Amino acid sequence: MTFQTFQRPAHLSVEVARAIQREIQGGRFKDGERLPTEANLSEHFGVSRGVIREAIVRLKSEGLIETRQGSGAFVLSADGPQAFRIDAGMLVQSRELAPVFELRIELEASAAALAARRRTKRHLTRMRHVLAEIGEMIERGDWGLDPDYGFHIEIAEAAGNAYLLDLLDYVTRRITYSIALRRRSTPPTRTVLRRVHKEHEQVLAAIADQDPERASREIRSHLEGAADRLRLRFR
Amino acid sequence: MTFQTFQRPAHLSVEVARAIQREIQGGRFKDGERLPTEANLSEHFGVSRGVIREAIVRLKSEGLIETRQGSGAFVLSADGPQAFRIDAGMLVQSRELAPVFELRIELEASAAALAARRRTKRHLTRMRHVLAEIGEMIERGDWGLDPDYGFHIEIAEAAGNAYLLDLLDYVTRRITYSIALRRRSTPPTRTVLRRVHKEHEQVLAAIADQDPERASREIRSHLEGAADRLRLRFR
DNA sequence: TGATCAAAATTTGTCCGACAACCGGATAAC
DNA sequence: GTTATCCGGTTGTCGGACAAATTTTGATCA
Repeated sequence: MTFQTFQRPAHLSVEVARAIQREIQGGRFKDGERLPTEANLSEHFGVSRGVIREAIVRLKSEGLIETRQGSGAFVLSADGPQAFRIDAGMLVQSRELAPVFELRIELEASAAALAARRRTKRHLTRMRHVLAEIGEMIERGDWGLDPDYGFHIEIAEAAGNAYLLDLLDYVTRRITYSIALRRRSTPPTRTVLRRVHKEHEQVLAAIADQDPERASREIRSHLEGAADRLRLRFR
Repeated sequence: MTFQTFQRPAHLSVEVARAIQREIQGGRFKDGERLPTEANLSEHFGVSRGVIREAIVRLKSEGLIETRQGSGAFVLSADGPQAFRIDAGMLVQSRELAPVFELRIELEASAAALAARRRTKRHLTRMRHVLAEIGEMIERGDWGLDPDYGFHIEIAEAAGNAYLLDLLDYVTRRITYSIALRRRSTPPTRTVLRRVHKEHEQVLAAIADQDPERASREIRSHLEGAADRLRLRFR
């Protein structure tokens, strides 16, 4: 006897997402058009509403659709770029890396200025804590991962703008990724690390004093030093 | 467990996804390591399990983690997302639009300052030309598309940083798109347009004088006026 | 002791029902 | 004519429950 073998899809939400995506790309739904409601889709596919929602989240994070609470889910119009993207592969030449680093400097300066205005005591203690940890790591001679990372994230956090935080995180990651791709760069000496640490403390002091101008000035000179060590040249 | 908590619930699953992503990229979870269970995360963040699941779906579709039924969620790679994306659907609510607009202000201010340093005569003539065209359109009462757009692009062009230009273009498009979706958007009166035009000219004058501070100050107040008309409130 | 297998505990996947937040249009009030 | 309010519809969030898959535990036996 030969039973017909059928496989239940590995994950329902994935299957549903695929099905909807096919419908969209097949032209069944045009740009800007509204998709059926979650209840309709749930009934149509014979799955629970939760599964439909997870499928929609997938499509959203891929930039195919967007949802508006109380209104519905809509196919994203395809005019203009759907995302801001930095091709990390191109950044191995410092000619290309320089403008990205410059962008980072601008973003960090903005974040520092905003942080100086909005930081709470809680932010300050967090930043002091991170800085203390970095200091200990330097003296122990143990720097596994980029010690800057946590501190700079804390600043962006204190700035209180989630999009700026996301963006800064993204840009910084592209930079460090491309630096890791370059030929083995020389690890920084302890002397350099101590100076960097001092600069961090001055940034923190400016933020603690709620002095936006000084905060952005300090972090600018800090990052321009880093750019120098990478032999980057701005115009 | 050391996840930081967030205070302002914009969209919970997005916030949770952000928070988990930071923990991963901050190095608190290594490649292949298991994340806390959904029940634990639910309790820690104080949200329902459904929200946690949607956040995890987001991270899965970004390729950051994978889940195995009966076992848990595991970190795939800590490289982070490949692009920076703004979900335009959520921006329909003004409280989500405000931080994006704030980001735009910061970027424009940076662009203006850089443009003041680097602009050539050619840039100036182009900008004057665009401004003159806008002026004519205003007096003719013919404003088909956002008259700001071209001028602001010219500034970013003069700043001489292709990535900043791309980013500013992307952010601005997201904003105008989401504004077009709102219903209460009344077309500006000619009086307002004339004032806006005056502000543009002051920005241009500062750039012509190669005064970075003034240029960024002028464009800041210009954009803050626009934010006011949109009834946006920053903190 | 060591290996094997079955049951129990754990964890993700799915379902259901309910309510809150919000949008869009229609209606009422000024 | 403009503004305010209401109402049906839709997405967002919650809580509980069970199914499916995995991991751990424990008992049994060679």
